[in-house]
Amino acid sequence: MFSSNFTIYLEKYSALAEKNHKELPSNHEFMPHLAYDSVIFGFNGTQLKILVLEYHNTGLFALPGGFVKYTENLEDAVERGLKERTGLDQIYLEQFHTFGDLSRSNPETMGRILEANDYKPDDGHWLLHRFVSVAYYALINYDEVEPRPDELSDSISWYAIDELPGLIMDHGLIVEKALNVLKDNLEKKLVGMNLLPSKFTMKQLQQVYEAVLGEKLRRTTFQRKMLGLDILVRHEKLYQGKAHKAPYLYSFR
Amino acid sequence: MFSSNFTIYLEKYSALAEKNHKELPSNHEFMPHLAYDSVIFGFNGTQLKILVLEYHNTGLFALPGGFVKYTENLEDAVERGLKERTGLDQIYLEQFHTFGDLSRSNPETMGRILEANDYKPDDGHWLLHRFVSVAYYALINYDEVEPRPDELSDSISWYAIDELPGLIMDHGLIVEKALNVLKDNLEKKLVGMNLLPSKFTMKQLQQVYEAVLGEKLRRTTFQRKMLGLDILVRHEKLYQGKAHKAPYLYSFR
DNA sequence: TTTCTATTGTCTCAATTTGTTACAATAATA
DNA sequence: TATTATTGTAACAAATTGAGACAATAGAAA
Repeated sequence: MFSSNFTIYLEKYSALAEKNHKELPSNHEFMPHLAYDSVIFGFNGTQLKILVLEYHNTGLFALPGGFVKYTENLEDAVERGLKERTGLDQIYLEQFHTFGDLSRSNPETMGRILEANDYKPDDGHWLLHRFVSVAYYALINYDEVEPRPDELSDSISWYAIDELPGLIMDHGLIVEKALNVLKDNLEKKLVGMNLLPSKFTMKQLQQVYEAVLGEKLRRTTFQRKMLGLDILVRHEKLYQGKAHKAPYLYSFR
Repeated sequence: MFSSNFTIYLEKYSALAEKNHKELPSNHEFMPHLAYDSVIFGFNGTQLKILVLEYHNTGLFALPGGFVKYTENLEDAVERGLKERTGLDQIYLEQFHTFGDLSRSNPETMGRILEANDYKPDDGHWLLHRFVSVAYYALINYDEVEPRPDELSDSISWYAIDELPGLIMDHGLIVEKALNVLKDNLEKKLVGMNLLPSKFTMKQLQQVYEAVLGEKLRRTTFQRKMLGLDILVRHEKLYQGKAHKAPYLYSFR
């Protein structure tokens, strides 16, 4: 939690506030104790990556997240946050777990992030309270996104899932669980469809599967299985300028 | 949501309160806007059932649920509620979804339940606010449980999943989702183990599978597959006094 | 132009898993 | 002792998956 919407919200407020002790959002708009975090997956052609943000002046890394308005559905809040972060609408989104341990909330970390950005929260401020966080994963087309660094408090960029920096609080655990659920859903949901451009080669599709599962697959078996599922449409060949047979392009039908 | 802990909590309070307008719990102990609901599965030998409670004087049926204390983990709150309802400790419990739509909260229904029990909540009382609910399913041994009817506001009893009464708010949807997730988890988790007594026949195990999946399975294939999984230990035969070969008893190892 | 190389699409046969039928063993009953 | 319903397992067929082989081919090298 604690980013995306939140930072944008802070930005709005800080414009109205004085320089050296900016004003924090009150809890009139957002539900207290409730947050969401999103694990945003993308595939760069080789590696499975997720979007991670870094809070300014802290060296702290976190998942993009935010809060839920009193007047919006939980899922709409998450979509709003994703739109703000990625510019994309109609993102494939799946809720996978809600994290509600007492130990996951850490006022010290929150305070450090706020103070590094010149906010001076009261001791009892709602942002320093306990939060239960509903976690979602999103699948997006890596090439269509220009992640938006936030001039106020953080930058955001892609990290390969096996080269993640240490994340604050329980965010490492959240990523781990997201990846496990993604693996489980690989066969039954449209994971490949949402991580690839609309037309792709069989090899690219296989690479997505291999990146998610973390293991190599047999080429001929994979191809036979995919074609047998009757979910692919074959298009023209893709001439890549390589000295070998050109692969067909496919799309999901 | 809205039962179990809740009713027990009300009971505690009402003992201190006057007869004709009882006192409602304040929000000092529980986190606002956050609830849990539990779908408690049991197997009676033939049918898959769940525990449903009925609010007194309303004809309203609901899932057992409750609220989360500021000082306890989310999961501990659910376990506490289950213990109070079933008397059982160490229950197999799995979180499966969090329901956060605005439309799921219904102050009229809540008000009706409270007033039918002689509580007079203020219009802005926290119990009438919006709630986001984290849903869990539990698997228990049908025979070990004596569901505890609550003398204050509700009774609780088993209903076959295909003979459920209409449930309040989105509780029907919650049950539907629980059942879908249970089906998905049937192979990979210890569903059979937790719905059966420690020793059981192959036929009983098959009946659990059939009840969860909602379809008949082939006896010989089922038996071969289960034995092949290498998760069962064979024990003595069970003589049921029937005029045919006695089946072996098995347990999970 | 011809040869060479890496990759792709498909085929074949073996190995494994699953579907289906058959049948012997057996616990109580008639 | 024969009968009946159910259980455990074997046997074979059908379907799926594993593994290797091979021809087609797009460009590079000779």
